[in-house]
Amino acid sequence: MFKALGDPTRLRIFEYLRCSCGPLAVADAGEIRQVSGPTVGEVCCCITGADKITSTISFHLKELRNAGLIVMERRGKHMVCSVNEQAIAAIADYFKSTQIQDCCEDTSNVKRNP
Amino acid sequence: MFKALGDPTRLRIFEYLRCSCGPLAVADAGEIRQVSGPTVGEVCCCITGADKITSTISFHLKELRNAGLIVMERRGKHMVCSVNEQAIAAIADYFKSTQIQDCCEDTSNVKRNP
DNA sequence: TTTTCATTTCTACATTTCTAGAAATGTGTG
DNA sequence: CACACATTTCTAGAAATGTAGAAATGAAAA
Repeated sequence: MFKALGDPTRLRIFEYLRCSCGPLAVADAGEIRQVSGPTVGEVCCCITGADKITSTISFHLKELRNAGLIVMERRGKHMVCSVNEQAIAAIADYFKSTQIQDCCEDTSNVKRNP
Repeated sequence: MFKALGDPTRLRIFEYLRCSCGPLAVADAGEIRQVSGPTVGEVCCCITGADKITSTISFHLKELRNAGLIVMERRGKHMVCSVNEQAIAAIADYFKSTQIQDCCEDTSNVKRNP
């Protein structure tokens, strides 16, 4: 996820999607997701200014999707994009606690200074 | 910051520093920071297993420092490392709010579908 | 069914990033 | 001062990543 957000273009896409939120739907399984939102073309327009979709934006959207940060859904000819709120909550959680427990395999072999 | 955490080696260093917290001190300005913590050598030992400092770890520590995620302080011959709690708080904040406001320069030129 | 529109995949190239060894810097000790 | 120790900087090569255009796919409209 951090790697995905590490690219400036992807961060812009992510922030654009975060602030252009559409209506929500609750699935049977209970998870919430957006029903409508910007299409790939609209994302591309907002980010690059061009009115044709570039392969670069498509590539970055795929990376964000692979990282689990966004979800996409076909809607006729278009693909509708939205952020994955669960992923955002997970990252927020990761940074919330002041101290992480048990994140090092074994520190017994680490030599400590006096 | 995301780019810095996007590298697996750097993420490991970051997590190691996060879980190996030392005593804290409060500066005049009010900010809190660690007084002691692992040295570069100890970080290197924990991450690579080797007991000699590698230039690679030094490189990654510099990246984390440039990103503002960690701070380092000279302590005699050693450099003592610790996480920058302020930076962590800032990231936590970034993900906390469900929706970001005003993160797009101008969306008036974005063509919306019917 | 042919065409058109929206988007993705493929390919090649340019750029960035990571890694490792050698040399340089800084700091305490004999 | 010379030496040992801790760490950083420099350098070059290897690996990964980002970009752009062309071709391919998928879905609706004519």
